Amino acid sequence: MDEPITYTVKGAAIETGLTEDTIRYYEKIGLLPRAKRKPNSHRVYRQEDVETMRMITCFRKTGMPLESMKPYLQLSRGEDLSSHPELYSMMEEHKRKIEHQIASLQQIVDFLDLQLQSGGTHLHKESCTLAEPEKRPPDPRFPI
Amino acid sequence: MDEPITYTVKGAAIETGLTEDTIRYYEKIGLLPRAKRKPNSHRVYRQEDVETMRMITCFRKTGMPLESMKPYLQLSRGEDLSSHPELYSMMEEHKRKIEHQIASLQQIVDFLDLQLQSGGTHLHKESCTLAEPEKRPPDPRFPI
DNA sequence: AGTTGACTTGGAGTCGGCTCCAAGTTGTAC
DNA sequence: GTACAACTTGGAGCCGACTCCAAGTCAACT
Repeated sequence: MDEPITYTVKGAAIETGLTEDTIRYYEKIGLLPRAKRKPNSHRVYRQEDVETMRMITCFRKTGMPLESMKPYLQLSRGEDLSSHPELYSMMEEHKRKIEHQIASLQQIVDFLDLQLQSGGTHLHKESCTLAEPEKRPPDPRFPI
Repeated sequence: MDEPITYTVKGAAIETGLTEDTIRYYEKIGLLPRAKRKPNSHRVYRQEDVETMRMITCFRKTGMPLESMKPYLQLSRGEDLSSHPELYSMMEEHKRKIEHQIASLQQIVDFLDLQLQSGGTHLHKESCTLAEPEKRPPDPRFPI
């Protein structure tokens, strides 16, 4: 039978763009499950683990705190979504947040376009004014 | 003549969703220019300043470090873009980054959609695999 | 036997971005 | 005149997310 590919911590780092330290840190804080060890106690990662790491970097790009990722990552490790209605609505909620975030980013792109096109014929601050509908201080980006 | 509207630090905070402390902090680190003071040394903000704050919150949503915002904010305070070619290309570069970020976010939305639709009929990790073209550790999100 | 290199661990340090605090000033209300 | 509220300042503290380090283990090579 064909041996499934595995990775050392360094290999996983190269594969994912994380650093070795960061991978170990993620394990330390319980974001990644404790990796299997070889007899010499070195970590071994399988393709599946690398995918999880890629998911983390992907989520991280959305500015999501590591702590908030945990439920999603646990879910994708074999859990059944339909049996976790509160996770389901968390995901819906999160999706809405990201869509809102995309809108913000698009505004900035528009803003930059304005600045770039007009070759500098002065300021255009009026765009970039979506702001949040709720204007209460406790910034509600990821309250979970 | 009609007096232009001004804001206290509290007023500006309410208007922008930042906290008073954060506004003062932004001034302290030079992200906002030193605000004009009343004779009693209280800060006074004009509409223009509030717009700048809104721009900051907008940029902040993209995960941009405060330090990296400074050139853009200075620019929008009266500078002429065409006379700063290096700023111009910085903005172009930044625009490209944000567009890339939007693509990443869209992937996550797609990923979440997959999870949500299939009601939990197991994991779909294969999406969310755009990753960055360059796979060197020093995360190049905003090196400026 | 000794050196090298890839790993292990626990813990300390760093950095960005706030957040909180104490002490002081000023302006208005009673 | 004294209490109160709304500010001021400088500086300390906090949290998240790393990042770095020292000391140790283990296998392979010379």
